[in-house]
Amino acid sequence: VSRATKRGAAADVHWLSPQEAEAWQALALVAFQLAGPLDSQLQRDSELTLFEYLILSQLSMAPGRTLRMSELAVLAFGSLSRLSNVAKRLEQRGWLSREPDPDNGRYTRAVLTKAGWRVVQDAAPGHVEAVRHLVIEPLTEAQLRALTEIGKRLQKSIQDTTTRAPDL
Amino acid sequence: VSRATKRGAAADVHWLSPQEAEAWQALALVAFQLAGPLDSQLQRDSELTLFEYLILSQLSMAPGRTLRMSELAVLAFGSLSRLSNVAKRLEQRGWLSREPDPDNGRYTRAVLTKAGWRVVQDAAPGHVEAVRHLVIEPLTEAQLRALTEIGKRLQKSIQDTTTRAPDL
DNA sequence: AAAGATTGACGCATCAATCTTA
DNA sequence: TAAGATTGATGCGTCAATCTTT
Repeated sequence: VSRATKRGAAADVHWLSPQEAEAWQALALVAFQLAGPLDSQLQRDSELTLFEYLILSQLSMAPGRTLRMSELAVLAFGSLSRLSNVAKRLEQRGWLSREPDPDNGRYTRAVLTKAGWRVVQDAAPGHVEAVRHLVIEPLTEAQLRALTEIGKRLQKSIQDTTTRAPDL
Repeated sequence: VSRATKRGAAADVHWLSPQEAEAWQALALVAFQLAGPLDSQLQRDSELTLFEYLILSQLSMAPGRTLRMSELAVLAFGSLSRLSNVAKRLEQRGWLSREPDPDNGRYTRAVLTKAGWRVVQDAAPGHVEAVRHLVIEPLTEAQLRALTEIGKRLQKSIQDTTTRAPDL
């Protein structure tokens, strides 16, 4: 992609076709509106943000209920610094603890506490039900399969854009 | 959905099947990670947040470059109060102006200024290119068509959940 | 009474800078 | 020198309360 087109006049731009625009609009709706309802449900029923829930949930499924901070950040779809800030609060609430990895001191291991385990167990049913109602039930099996493949494709492009110094 | 299952024991819960979980994971990745790169691109190249861009962009396409605040909020995928807060800042930057609707005083009309128009024109090429690279190019035409239909289905469930007092 | 809109306080995300270990 | 992690300031989103117009 040349710099000329990047900041160029409108004539140079490869605008979206009607079909492309329609698909993007459909995806944007989902991408920008899906988190809201899930967040609300968790806030209301479990006093958790969606991000906090994802952190606790991932830990609860990990071997030894333990994960490195950097691994956990990826699994919870957040940055390491965001996780670090939230982990401090969760630690204060007594739901996780952090310790330096004994094998390699620059890693930090996040461990779900017993109290944290109970919190996830209690929150999970309502969250799963919300997910089922919001995204599983409205779609056919074929659409779910298509969605899985689409997600995998997009995962690559998003990963590439965020990892390598994003040039666009 | 009975209250019993909502806060019930784990045994009552309709957990996601492996296929459902895979589809949800794929969608979650997109839903939670797509905004970031688009926001970064706009911040870096145009000093705009994604939400600000969507506001200006929708206005630029509207007849008379004018929309009611409540209509604009829906088109930009945000709440009315969020829009109201951001509109104040955009007004201070001289990119939009607000006026009471002469026909019906409880509506407020947001109007894109000449300066605002120039800002969108300048930001649009880079944003479209980012969208194309992130979501259009990685997908086949069939996937784009499937995505459009999936988005429409989910739009309904999301709408229903956020409109009517969300019970889950 | 209800719809449209606004406000401001509070809480969280982001970003750059920093620190530590390897 | 680089990877992993943390920190704190700044800015924005959320939410409840409020105001106006119909």
